Amino acid sequence: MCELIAERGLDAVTVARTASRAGMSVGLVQHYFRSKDDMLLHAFERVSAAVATRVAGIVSAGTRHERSIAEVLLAALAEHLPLDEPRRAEFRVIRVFAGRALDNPALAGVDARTAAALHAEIARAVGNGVECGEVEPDVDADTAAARIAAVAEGLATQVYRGAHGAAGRARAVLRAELAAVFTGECRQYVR
Amino acid sequence: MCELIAERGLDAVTVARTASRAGMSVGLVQHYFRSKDDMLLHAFERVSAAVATRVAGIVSAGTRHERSIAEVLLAALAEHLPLDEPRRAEFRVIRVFAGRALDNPALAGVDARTAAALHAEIARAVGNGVECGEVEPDVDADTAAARIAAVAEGLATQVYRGAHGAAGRARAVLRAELAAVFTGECRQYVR
DNA sequence: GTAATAATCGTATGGACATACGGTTATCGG
DNA sequence: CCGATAACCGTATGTCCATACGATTATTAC
Repeated sequence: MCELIAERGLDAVTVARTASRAGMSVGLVQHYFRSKDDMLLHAFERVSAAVATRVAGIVSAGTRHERSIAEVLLAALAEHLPLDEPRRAEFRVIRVFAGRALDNPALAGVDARTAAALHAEIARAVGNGVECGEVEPDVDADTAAARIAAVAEGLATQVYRGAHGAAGRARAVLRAELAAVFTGECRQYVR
Repeated sequence: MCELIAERGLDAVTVARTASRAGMSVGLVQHYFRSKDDMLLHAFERVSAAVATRVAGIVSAGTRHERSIAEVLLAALAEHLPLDEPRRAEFRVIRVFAGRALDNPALAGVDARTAAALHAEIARAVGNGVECGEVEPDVDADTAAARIAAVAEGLATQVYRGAHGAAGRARAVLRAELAAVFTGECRQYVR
């Protein structure tokens, strides 16, 4: 069904089409989901969780290889950028839902929780950076995290829109933004 | 009709409801718009133009009062933040359309043009900053503009979502971001 | 003043869709 | 083996909506 959303948008998502695309009957879809809204909500949760899982994987891999926090964070945030087709499709799905979330409390909840989780993860990274010397001690983790999250989100939009040169410079902008916070060398690993 | 979108979302927008809300008949709406899509497109153009106009006003007022470029830019970007109810409503409308733009080329065009115009305006401001000494000469205007636009957009999302503390710190984050680019004092006005 | 054009209305039609429902087949615990 | 529960199907129903259409009233142009 995410396929369907990515290809033709939420309006094209009818229970019947979704069923047919999944090779099942309308009745079976109804067996699993109380209502269409329910189905949509599950889809949003699924796709949000999918990217969160991938990001978590990147973080743990980076940590294992003893990369600096800034490097790991860069990789994690770049994962959100719609730089190739699968990620563009995923981005489209998430944004379509985000648009719908504006007048659907259930979807808005998922959106808010996902964003809060990302914010928390970034803030934690900044906090750890302070511990290990990559970040100046007077930096406020929440403020820095808000700023970094904002840039990442805004860049993703620009890249998706195909703004002139956006895809080419997105990674550099992200790196510059992180460099403004992670100004020191890592002395010890506190993760 | 933007009222209607802001209150109940795009799904609630039917030609009949829109007509009734505007105190006219279905037939009259049809007289002015070839189709519902046409009506929606006009609405998106109207609301996009409205915020662009307000921003232009802020810029020209700031210029008249001989404020620094960074100050004017801060005011212009803060205008996009959904910090009060009218702006929240407007934000909702624009984002709802942006969501729809993902599978509607006509809406996507409006979105892209609006974003490009904002980017160009910021880039011009940075360029002027170089001329007048507020910005280091080696700063690339397009990259700086992308970064600033990304932060502004991301912050707006955070504020709207009601992320913890987002509304309170948004302006400060914006100011910090601008301070990273506009590092010098203005020596002459080249606008 | 009259012809043409714009503004305005109300209704009808046909299509699409979510959901309800009654039924059938498979799975499995006891 | 058998009762229950889950998996699964197809159709029917009622609603909602965009658009078409024909009619009526204002406005303007000549």
